[in-house]
Amino acid sequence: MPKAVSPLFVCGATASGKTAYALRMAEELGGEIVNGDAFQLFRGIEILSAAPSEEEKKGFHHHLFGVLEPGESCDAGRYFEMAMPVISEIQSRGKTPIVVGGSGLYLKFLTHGPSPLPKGDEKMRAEMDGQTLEELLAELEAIDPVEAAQVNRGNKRYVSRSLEICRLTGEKVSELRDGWEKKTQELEKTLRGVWLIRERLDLHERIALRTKQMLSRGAIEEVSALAEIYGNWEKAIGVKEIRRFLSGEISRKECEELIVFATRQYAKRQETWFRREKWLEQLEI
RNA sequence: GGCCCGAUAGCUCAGUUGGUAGAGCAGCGGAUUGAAAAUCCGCGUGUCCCUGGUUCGAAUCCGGGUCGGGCCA
Repeated sequence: MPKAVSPLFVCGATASGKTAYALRMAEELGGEIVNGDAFQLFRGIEILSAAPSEEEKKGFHHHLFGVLEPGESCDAGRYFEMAMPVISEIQSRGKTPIVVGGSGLYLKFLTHGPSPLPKGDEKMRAEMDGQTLEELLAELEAIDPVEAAQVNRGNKRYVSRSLEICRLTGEKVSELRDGWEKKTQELEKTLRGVWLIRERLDLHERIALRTKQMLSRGAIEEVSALAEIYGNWEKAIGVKEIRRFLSGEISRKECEELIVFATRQYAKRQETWFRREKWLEQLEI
């Protein structure tokens, strides 16, 4: 049995050129591409999510692109469940899995594994959405004061998540988390990946160009085609803005501008994330 | 040509009776293991158009310019 080739992770901000770089590496290493992007998983928003085109996919196997219905929900855990078998299957054929994407949390599940914490509970989340941040904090405070002190108290999502775990397990999150996450030092030595870094101004130009192309090449049509479908996909950058354009609230120019702003801000958050992943080899591009 | 209005942060603008200025957006930095292209936290970046004057002190009041917009010719 051939020794499994460890996957190569190709990370970077949106519009930094990951797709092109990954294709080159696929050529060089004899690899196959695995999607590492939370939104390119969905079918129907290929243009909006800047998924590789049919042309680009030609020549190399591409996995996990457009595999979810737009109405489906997904999370990092489900992505992990989907991606691991794909990766080992590629390895079993002696090829190199090249995981390409910008979704930090999703990639982190692949590189570091999921925590033993329970997954999200839709019903409970709906219930907590109806509660105020103060109520949630008070409850968390009562159950797990340690967690209440260290959680990001202004972020209702995070407070809810902490409380959700307490409610689901009947235990304290802070204790459940303790012990996990410490073993990363050794683990990270075995990881292989690059972070494509592009100068900010250059990146901004690429974002502006890509946004313009997206809008003229069908992103608007994608959004209007999915008008009746609710779900995870709606949080993609551009959906909100395109809907405002379609309703006549803003002009096309404003729509484009707002998408550019949102995309730049996203790119900045991605850079903040990858900066912390010290195991990534930084590659100025 | 005459009259009127405006000029303050990258943009749109606020600024009380004179005490060297602040909002939104943009931008920058950060957090982030099960919603993550999500969500949240922090940071004001300034020839207050120029110039002379009044005043202890001018973004603010007065004179003269410059530029932009409007009205009348």
